[in-house]
Amino acid sequence: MATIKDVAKLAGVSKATVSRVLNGNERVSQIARDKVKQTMKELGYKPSALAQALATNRSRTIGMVVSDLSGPFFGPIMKSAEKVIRDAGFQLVVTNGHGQEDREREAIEFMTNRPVDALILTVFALPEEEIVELHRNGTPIVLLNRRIQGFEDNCIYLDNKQGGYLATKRMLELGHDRVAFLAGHFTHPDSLERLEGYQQALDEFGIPFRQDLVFDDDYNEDGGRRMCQKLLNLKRDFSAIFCGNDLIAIGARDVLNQHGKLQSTCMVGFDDVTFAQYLNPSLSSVFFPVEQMGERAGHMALAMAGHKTAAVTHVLQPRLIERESLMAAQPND
Amino acid sequence: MATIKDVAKLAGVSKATVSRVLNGNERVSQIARDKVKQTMKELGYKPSALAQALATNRSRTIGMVVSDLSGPFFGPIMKSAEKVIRDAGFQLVVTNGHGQEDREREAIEFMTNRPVDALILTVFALPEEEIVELHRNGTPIVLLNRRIQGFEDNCIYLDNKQGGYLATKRMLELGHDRVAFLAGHFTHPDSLERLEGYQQALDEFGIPFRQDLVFDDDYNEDGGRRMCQKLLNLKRDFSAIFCGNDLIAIGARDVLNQHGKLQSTCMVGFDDVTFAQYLNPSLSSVFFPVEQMGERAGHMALAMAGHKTAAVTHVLQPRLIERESLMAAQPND
DNA sequence: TTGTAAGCGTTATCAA
DNA sequence: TTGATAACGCTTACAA
Repeated sequence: MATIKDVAKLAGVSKATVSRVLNGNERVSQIARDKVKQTMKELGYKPSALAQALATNRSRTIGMVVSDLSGPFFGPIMKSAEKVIRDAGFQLVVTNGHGQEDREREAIEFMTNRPVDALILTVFALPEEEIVELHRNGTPIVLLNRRIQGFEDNCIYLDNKQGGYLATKRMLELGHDRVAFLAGHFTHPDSLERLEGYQQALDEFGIPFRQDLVFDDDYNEDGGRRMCQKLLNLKRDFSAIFCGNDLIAIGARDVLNQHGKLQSTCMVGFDDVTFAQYLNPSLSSVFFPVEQMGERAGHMALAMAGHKTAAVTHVLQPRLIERESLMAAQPND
Repeated sequence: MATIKDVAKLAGVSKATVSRVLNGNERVSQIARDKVKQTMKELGYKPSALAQALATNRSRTIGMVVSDLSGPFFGPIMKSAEKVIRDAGFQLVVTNGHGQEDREREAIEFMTNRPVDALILTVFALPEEEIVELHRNGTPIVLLNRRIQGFEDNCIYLDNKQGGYLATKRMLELGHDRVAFLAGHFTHPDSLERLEGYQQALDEFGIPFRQDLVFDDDYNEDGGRRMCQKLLNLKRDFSAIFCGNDLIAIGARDVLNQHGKLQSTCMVGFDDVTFAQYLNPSLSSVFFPVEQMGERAGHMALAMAGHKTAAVTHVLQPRLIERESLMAAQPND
């Protein structure tokens, strides 16, 4: 690999001059500039990002910690974030936090040792103080899907309450007055906010909230299966189900199907992951603007890393995607 | 951030000594070692991976280029690769090649400037020579889903022919003698290999190959829709369909469903992406061991980066996952 | 406009 | 067993 030294020598100038033409414009004579550019080409010279980082104390790298490197939710977020980050000439480095406190901490440490110019975090387990402190210690942070008091400027999250509201309201409009809610664990703030939306819709329609129609469990298929099973076992009367996310919906459908109730139950999921539309009947869902979130996160991180970018919104708005699962069933089946 | 200098000064030793205890064991007195470790803790000292990389010319970083940062196929590959890489104390850096030649080239350049100690590539568009040359020029390469003559030691790929064979054979066994094949583009070697397997199965059952039952198009839902539509328009007689991947299968199902033929058509997809099991009827598919591929790739890359690891296999074996889509239909419907 | 030289935080060579 | 000191490839005062 050719170094700056080689270029300088061959071009007959000093390293400083080469460095100058490298870093866009400074005061370099046209002759020198041309000569240097020319020799750079000849040698196939590429500056070492490493050496630059060490010298400038900026790595042009943005770190990202997600709870699951695979899966339909984080993929699109990563993808869109990577796009804006790479377009800015920065590099995105992603690592998996697995949603566990110690893994998350380790992942972050791993990144800060590199180091990164900014960090995009989706961590649920890590205590708030650590996050805020990290930021104060000089690693700029963008926090996704989590809101910390007094740290709102660094957070990007969905209006979960609105999501819960939209879903529930639509089902009520369709005449379903007994809407169950199979939520993710209520230890998770998102779940509670979605519950608030659910309640708000009920209030508006003058329908009393019934604790016995609400369950919480894991945010995945098994959680959905368990909750739906409970719902059926308890012989609760219901004609519609609002699910905390699409995976829960899938598990619940499984159980409903076994009981021959899949077609007759109105259902809305949450997130609108790609495969929701491919299910049969297709699953209605609260659309989570994941691409938008990734994009915003990228811009925000770049801004913090000193790269100028547009202003960002911190609260994203969901919207309801209506599909077969919403329309097929009749309230009084 | 505390540097090695700070530690040295406070501990009353030289930088060299600190560096020695840092890099595991060398000849350092117990007293010095303890003292240094102690002060490291006090100062919360973390070595700069950057400076280490510059000095050693090894970054402890593995790069990875995928064709799609989101999507059900690459997610699990990345996830499992990241696990083994991180467990070895290395960092995985992923970027998106978008399956386009120029983007792929750019992505690779981006990584080699960092630099990385090895590169895991899933690139379909980039010419073979460039890949091989890159390797020769000192960036060790692991190539996924692609086999280059004389470069096999660096490649990890699925036995696609076997996959095609298994799927087709099973359908033939079930009595379907008119099996259509909706493939990905035949410019893609994988598609051709799967076709070979398809033909082999036909041969074994003494069933003549019929060109008019074979189509190729994009490896996605739209491709599947188009091909299935053609198949129906041409009034070909068929009772089973083998699809080049699960996305094609989904598109085809869509069309079949519109024609009331979904339940009566035997179908097998390829890849066995997560949602295949959630479709209704659930989709049979040729299982692609993605986790295994990611793992192997990680190990291989680490080995090339000088980190000792176990030997790896280069050819992965598929297996058939039988679900409802295979059993529901009768050959003579 | 250009060059010299110090510095970024490490490792590594060579003496001591 | 230790410590100077020169690298690694680049940036950036400061001087010329």
